[in-house]
Amino acid sequence: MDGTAQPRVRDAEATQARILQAAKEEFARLGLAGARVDVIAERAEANKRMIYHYFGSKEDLFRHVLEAAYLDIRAAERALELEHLDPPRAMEALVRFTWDYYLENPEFIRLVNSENLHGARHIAESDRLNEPSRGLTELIGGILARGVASGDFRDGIDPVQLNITIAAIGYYYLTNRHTGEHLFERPFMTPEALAERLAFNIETIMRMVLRDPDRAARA
Amino acid sequence: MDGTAQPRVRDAEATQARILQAAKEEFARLGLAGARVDVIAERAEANKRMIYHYFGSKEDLFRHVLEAAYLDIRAAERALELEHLDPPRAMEALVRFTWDYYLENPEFIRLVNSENLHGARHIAESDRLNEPSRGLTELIGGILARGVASGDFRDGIDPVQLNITIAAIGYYYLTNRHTGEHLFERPFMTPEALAERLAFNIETIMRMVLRDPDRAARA
DNA sequence: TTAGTAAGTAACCAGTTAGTGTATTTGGCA
DNA sequence: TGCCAAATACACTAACTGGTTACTTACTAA
Repeated sequence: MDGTAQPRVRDAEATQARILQAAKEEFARLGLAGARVDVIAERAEANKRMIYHYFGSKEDLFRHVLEAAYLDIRAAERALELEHLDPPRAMEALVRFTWDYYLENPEFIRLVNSENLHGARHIAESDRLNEPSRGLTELIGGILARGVASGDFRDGIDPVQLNITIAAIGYYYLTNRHTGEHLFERPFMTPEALAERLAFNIETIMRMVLRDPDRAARA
Repeated sequence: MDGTAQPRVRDAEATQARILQAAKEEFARLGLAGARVDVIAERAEANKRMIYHYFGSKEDLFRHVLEAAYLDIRAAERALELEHLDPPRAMEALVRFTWDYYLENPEFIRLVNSENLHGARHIAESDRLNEPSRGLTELIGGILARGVASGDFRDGIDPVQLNITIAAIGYYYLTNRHTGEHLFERPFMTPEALAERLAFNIETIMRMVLRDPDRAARA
């Protein structure tokens, strides 16, 4: 392409990885219907034919991107080691992790939005995502149980509902920040705004689970 | 509209309304890029030409649909009369209203998702949505202030953050229910599941705002 | 060296899509 | 009644879009 004779390298894996990366960006940016296969090929510096060679169709490529995204967040969840923390600190760390993951992987929430727009039919068809991600729910359930045993937490909290809420209060803020900034006339993504939101989210969750929030707040 | 020989009526307003309704459904169903102008025209029982006559372009139609959706929820918010309720009951009623509105207007959250995918550029360009919707924030701020005065609520809670959280815990559950049902292997939309979620959401918010949640819970 | 195979490419195609030009119909009104 | 503008029907197009065909190029095993 350019003057300095870059010998075309034949590297199937690298090409697939470039295609996946470009596809992730494009699908996250414009959604499944809005993304263009030609643009993905161009940005991957690959020929469009390669996309069909490796991934079959646009929808299959989308499914592949989703699978990678879910496998990635699951790996990050597994890498969490909260067992050595006392229950309140573990819970706070979990809220912080969820928030940080969304912040550092902005494509993730946009892909999940797209998938839900389409009724989650791609992950439903996925073989690689067959076993459900009980990981995070079990993690939360474990922290809750430890917290009840230690006397820190209230009893009877549904780990799944709590899981959903922890995701919701971070996710919603970030996906809907554009309309939010317009409606509320305030910045959402400045460091101060982000810190404020994280603090609010931690407080929301801790007040939900702690037996005596006002005493524990000073610990 | 009824079966008996409908003579074609010359009713610009009705035609526009049918187009808007069909457009709302299609945009909500498939997003801005996924929706098809021909399908909208067909479902509106109007000629495609009329869409361009009345609304100019697909994007302008989308903007119009969004404007209508926002004006609608604002009207519903204004219709709320929570001043006569004591602060805890007013707050609970607000959480319930938000939840019910999302449930009864499923297009709303899908349209808002689409708009955020596009960086909120349509409502930013809108003249009809120029004045910000300070309504709900002021409403929440008012309830909070009354609650602080009555001794029911803690002081220092940011009405905007609380507003966002109230929306988030309902909105996220409903938009992400498809992936959620897959991931958590449980129904999200049965009457029982919905009632359980609403109860959880009310408890989350009440524990956040109440000075003494465990005492108040029995009131 | 060479035959076989996998990687990569360019041009193309058939169907779709947003958007238009224009003739025709309709209802209100003088 | 007859005029006219609003409303409507419909054929059309230019650009696009997912997917394919036919081909070249690089690597490797024998």
